[in-house]
Amino acid sequence: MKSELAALIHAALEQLVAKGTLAELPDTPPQIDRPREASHGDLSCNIAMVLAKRAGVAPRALAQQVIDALPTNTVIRQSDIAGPGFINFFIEQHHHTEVVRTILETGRLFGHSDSGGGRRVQVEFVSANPTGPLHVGHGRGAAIGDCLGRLLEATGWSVQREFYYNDAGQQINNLALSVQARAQGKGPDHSDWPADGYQGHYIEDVAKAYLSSETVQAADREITAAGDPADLEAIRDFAVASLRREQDQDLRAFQVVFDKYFLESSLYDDGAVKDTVTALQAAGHTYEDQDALWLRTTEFGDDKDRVMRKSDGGYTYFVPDVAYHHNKWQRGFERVINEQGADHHSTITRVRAGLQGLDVGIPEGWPEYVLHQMVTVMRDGAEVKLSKRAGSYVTLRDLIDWVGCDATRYFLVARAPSSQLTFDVDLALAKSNENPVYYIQYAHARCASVLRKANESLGEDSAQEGLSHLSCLSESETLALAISLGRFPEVVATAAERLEPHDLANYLRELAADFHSFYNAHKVLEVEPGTAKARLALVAATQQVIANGLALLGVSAPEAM
RNA sequence: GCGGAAUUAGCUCAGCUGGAUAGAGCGUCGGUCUACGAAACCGAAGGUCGCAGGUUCGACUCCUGCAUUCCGCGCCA
Repeated sequence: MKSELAALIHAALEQLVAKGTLAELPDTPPQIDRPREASHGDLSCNIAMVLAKRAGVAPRALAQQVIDALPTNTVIRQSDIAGPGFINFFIEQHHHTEVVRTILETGRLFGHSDSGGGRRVQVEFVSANPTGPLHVGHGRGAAIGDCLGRLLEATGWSVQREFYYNDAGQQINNLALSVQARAQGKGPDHSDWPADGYQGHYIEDVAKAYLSSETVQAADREITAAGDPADLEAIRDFAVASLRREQDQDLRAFQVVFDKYFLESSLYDDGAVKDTVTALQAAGHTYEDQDALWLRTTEFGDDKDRVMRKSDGGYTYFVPDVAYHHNKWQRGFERVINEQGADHHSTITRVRAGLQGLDVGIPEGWPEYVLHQMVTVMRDGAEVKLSKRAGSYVTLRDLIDWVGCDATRYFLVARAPSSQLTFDVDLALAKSNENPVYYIQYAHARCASVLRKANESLGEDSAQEGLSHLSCLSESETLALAISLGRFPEVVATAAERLEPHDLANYLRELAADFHSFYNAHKVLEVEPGTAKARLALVAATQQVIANGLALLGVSAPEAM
């Protein structure tokens, strides 16, 4: 509807240019808004105010000229000039309700588009090191990253989901030493307990499983424990596999699936790290100082240069990071989106600087980043900080156990990533109107229930037959619902463009509210058959859009609750 | 100290590239089921958009300064 109006306005502007009223077309397309005030029409445009000064015409006068230049059409019922020069458009009723037909015809694909044109994008998210269970921050990353993947797929991108982790660094050593200590019967109070050792209960579980020679299978590896407490190498391999498996189980319970797991160690094995250093040296972006090799990241906007190779010969972490992203570039991703916690903010400049230094044609803003802020968990009015299993932090598994996958996903994705998030366990648990997840799902189940009833009384095809009676959809609540349904494609497109899934979460709550209002105001079944069928079509369309929207959030759409 | 993010109703948060009288949910108060699912609906009260300047037809939105909170600031990852 918006795009149709945009085309009409564009045509009007072209005519004004031809007449000489305007010197040229504006460089940006006219802005079309949905006014919140009903008396301001269905859509409004501010183009007359934007162009008034350049055209040397008063805004309201220019607005009149735009209106007069609009081509004949069947979309606009009425055009008003209001306030300082807004043009308010009232849309023909049949244009509002026609979307019901489109929805029933396109079904699961309604809301999808092809702006991505099959181009390749990678979304990297979670990327937790296998040193412990996933915490709520990882959960937020998982919810946002996975939802971004779904939104990009829905807008025509070819998406790969990737999980990157360090399987060989100092943290993994600490993990192995911690498990070994537990396998030898030592606890954190023992004099030989490793410094920086991991103290969570899960370490004991891993040690126990290792001693009993269990076999574990994770998404990207499988290993059988050697059982020998002295074999640190074997313990490390087993511990990594064990924690990878635990993370996989949590992710599966969270309905998140990755296409690829990428190991940091592989970048050392295949020489990519070394090659990256050589390339940066050859490009002249490095220098030696105090026995270390430095990268002039200040050439690329950093506030100070960064060490690449330490005086002990080892590389700092950002070197493999650069090598990793170079590898992504070589794999041909037009876009790469990294979803991370905001505490990793400082790496952005460094990684991009390293990539620019390679001078292989990587665009300056590549890769893109979506950073999410911290999550705090509230329960019974107090902040929850501890988990039974991990000890020092609340895990994703805790949340799923407490409130279920659907509520966890919805709550973690319903706020702008840049906002700190307070997760209210009691609210997520409420099976009532307090809880937006149930509110939306309830609307879906209600639709399903009415349609089931209609199948018995009016026949299986009644909703379909309603398409010939769409003119019966005329009450304000009914039209408001239809208009909301029509917004869905642009909500999906905008959320995908701006990489902000919370737009979609909020839209679905509003849509559910519109449906509940409609449902309470008007009978669907026990009315004149034509009207009943038209309303059934509207109900079927609503069910479809809620289902499509929830699918993009990874939340289930129950037929009954 | 430097960099990033944030500051909007009692609470949790939206507010689209600057648009019309700043919105929603919860909470509070008052209504609505012998009626297709009341897990719902309708109505009311509630805000100096952190503070002070600036830019312009117009600022919650952009710019400057200040305050407060969070996160970073290592030859850790």
